[in-house]
Amino acid sequence: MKKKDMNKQVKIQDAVAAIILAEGPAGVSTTKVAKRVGIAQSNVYLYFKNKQALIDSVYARETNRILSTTDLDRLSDSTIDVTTRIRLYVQQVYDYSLANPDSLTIIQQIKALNGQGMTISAADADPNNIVANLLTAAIDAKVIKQLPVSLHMGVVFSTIHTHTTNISKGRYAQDQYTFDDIFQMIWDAMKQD
Amino acid sequence: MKKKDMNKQVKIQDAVAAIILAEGPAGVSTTKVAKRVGIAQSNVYLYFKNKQALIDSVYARETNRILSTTDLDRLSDSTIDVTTRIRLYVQQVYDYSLANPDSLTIIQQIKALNGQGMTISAADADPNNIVANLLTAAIDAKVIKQLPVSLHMGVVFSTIHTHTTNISKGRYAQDQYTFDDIFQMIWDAMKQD
Amino acid sequence: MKKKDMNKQVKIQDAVAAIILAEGPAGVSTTKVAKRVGIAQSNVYLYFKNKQALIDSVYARETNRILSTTDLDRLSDSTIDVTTRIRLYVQQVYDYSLANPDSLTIIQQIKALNGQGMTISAADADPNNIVANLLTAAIDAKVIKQLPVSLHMGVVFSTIHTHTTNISKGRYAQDQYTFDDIFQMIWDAMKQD
Amino acid sequence: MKKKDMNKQVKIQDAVAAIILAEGPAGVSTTKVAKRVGIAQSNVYLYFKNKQALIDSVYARETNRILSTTDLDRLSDSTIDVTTRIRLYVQQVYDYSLANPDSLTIIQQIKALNGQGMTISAADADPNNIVANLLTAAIDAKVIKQLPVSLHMGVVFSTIHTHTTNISKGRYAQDQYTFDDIFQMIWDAMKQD
DNA sequence: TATGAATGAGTGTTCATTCAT
DNA sequence: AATGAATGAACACTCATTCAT
Repeated sequence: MKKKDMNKQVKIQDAVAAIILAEGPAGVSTTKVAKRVGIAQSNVYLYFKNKQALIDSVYARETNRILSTTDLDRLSDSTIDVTTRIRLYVQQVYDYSLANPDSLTIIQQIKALNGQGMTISAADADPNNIVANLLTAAIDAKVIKQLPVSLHMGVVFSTIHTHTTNISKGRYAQDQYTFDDIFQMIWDAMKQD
Repeated sequence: MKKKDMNKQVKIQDAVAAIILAEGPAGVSTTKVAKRVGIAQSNVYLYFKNKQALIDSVYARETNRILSTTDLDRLSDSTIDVTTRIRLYVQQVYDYSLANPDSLTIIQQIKALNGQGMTISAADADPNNIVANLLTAAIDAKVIKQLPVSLHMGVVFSTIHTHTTNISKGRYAQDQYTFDDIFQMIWDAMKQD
Repeated sequence: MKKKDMNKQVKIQDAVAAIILAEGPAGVSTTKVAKRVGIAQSNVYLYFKNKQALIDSVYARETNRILSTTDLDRLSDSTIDVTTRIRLYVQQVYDYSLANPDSLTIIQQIKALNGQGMTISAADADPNNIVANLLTAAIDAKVIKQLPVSLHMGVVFSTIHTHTTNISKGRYAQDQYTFDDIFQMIWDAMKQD
Repeated sequence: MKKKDMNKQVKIQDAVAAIILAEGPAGVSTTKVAKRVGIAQSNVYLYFKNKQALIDSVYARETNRILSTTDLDRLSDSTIDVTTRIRLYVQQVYDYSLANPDSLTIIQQIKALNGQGMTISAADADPNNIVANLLTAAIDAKVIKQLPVSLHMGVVFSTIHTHTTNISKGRYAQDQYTFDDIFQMIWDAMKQD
């Protein structure tokens, strides 16, 4: 009960996220969600067309959260050096992931749930995606390797997710590795030469 | 259809794998599995104690497949240079993953399904694990970065998985990138200096 | 068909009771219960948490029925002679059992179903139990035999149950034996000297 | 493994009895029985036509056990006083029940399982029944009350069963009450005047 | 906006029984 | 005499979804 003004829609999404983290994505049911929120089961359908729409909305919410904590303007500011912008991007994902260690997990879980079918705003498929554009530009400028954008993004996502999951599961302390340690690995993977 | 001598047990596991790939892990039900194999639903329980045991067995089968195509002797042969052995390991995972593009996906899906709890033969937790030992040795020898083994393994797994998934989904042709291209990225991420 | 105002909960309990009488307690299944009531099987779970809760509720209902037709105040009224009160108690059980010949059967069946474990409000285990108190007092006053309360209650229960079952199965007519005939047997068994 | 020569048929019946005592009559399944005996499930059908036949045979076995430890000759020996013979009968049931505290429980459980339908060799329905004859004679001779035989038998059965169950459940020690104590209650219930 | 009642399809699992070997 | 494989029916229970109020 952090926020008082939280509306039901958000509470429902929170419940879904909590269940995904606690029981995996297969554990999500309207029954459990409603129970957690403290509303009638049928009430879920007032806010979401059906279960899929609910889960999609949680997915969208989490991905948008990352974007909203991201300084998109600077990422697309071509007056800034590409390398700097990439580092900035990684830093932002890193900071976000440390602050919200479950967020990436939720995203990944929902992706897994939907099997092959899901491509909701998949990074390099979305032409509007600023990050994809940034990386494509970096590839063209031969700053990073001549490899698919998805590989570059995968390294960023995977490394940070593994790292923050390790921390949140207590496998090691947060201060045992600095951002620079982690970034070094990511950047070495990406950079050309 | 080379499945002639296949016994039911294997057919059932195949059906599970196929469903996981088609619908995600949450789509697996004994009903669907049985229908796919062409047996009565209750028959599944002749071969597997319960659904979890079935899924676990599929998970184990896929992980063992990798191991069985892996030359463990050479990976643990200390007369061979550590760097060479790591390259050998990556090459083996790469070859396997290209030949069995779904295998890593299945493994990842089952992991996701089981939520937080799963650590079945988790790489750096298993003291007997040869790869973990190899990487640990490489870390000690300062050949690869002073980072958790899980980060190193994550880069290998994630990069190869993303790459072979891209290929099997037709996002680009297999010959568009060589093993060396992919290995370069992985090795740059891992190696010290 | 006097069941007009009956709500579903009660209808379901009635169905369970009817099945127990017709097929024994092992014959109770949610499917059969629902079919008898004319609702969907899943509907049973709207009214009862699970099957055990349903059966327990039927048990509780039958035992409460006896209590509610019993004049507890007089049974515990110490201004009344103990012997009189015991006779009153037996009379009440007798009247109830004649009016509801299946009730004791249901109670006994459910007890049997649950195996050894059941002691729900078991007579001489429940300190609040008024009848147990009455009998204990009678034992202390040497009015009835120096034997366990459960033996005294067993004679009452068993004799009346056998008798009313005989009647309801048409083995003999109700007026063939008076209450006094039956009570004589019970009281002879119980009384001291 | 008391007896070495025990044949399977008997072992299977033993398993059924054990399950009834442990889980109640509803817990009996061919699967569990076979597992307990250490044979294949289908093997049960080599010895018993079906499950009902198996359970009936256990019922018959237990009732026959009582009879076989009973000195039927003396019970029907008309040179012996009726009162003496009844006491003898009660004593025999008592001894048997103390030695085999589960036997009466099993009989009662199986009766309950089958619901209304069961009348397998019900005491006073069986014209050959020696005990019924004895009691009928006693009624005619006005030695015991002018009440249905089933009431007389019920008092015997119920009182002894309650008593021995109390003992085997540790509610009190066996030597706390003598046979005479118990018999007194039973005989007072039965005897005329 | 909110609810509770309702339902049919689905879940995993166990069962009694049969049959070829 | 014994088995393992097979099956269809049943089981308790959960689900997503709808609808009248």
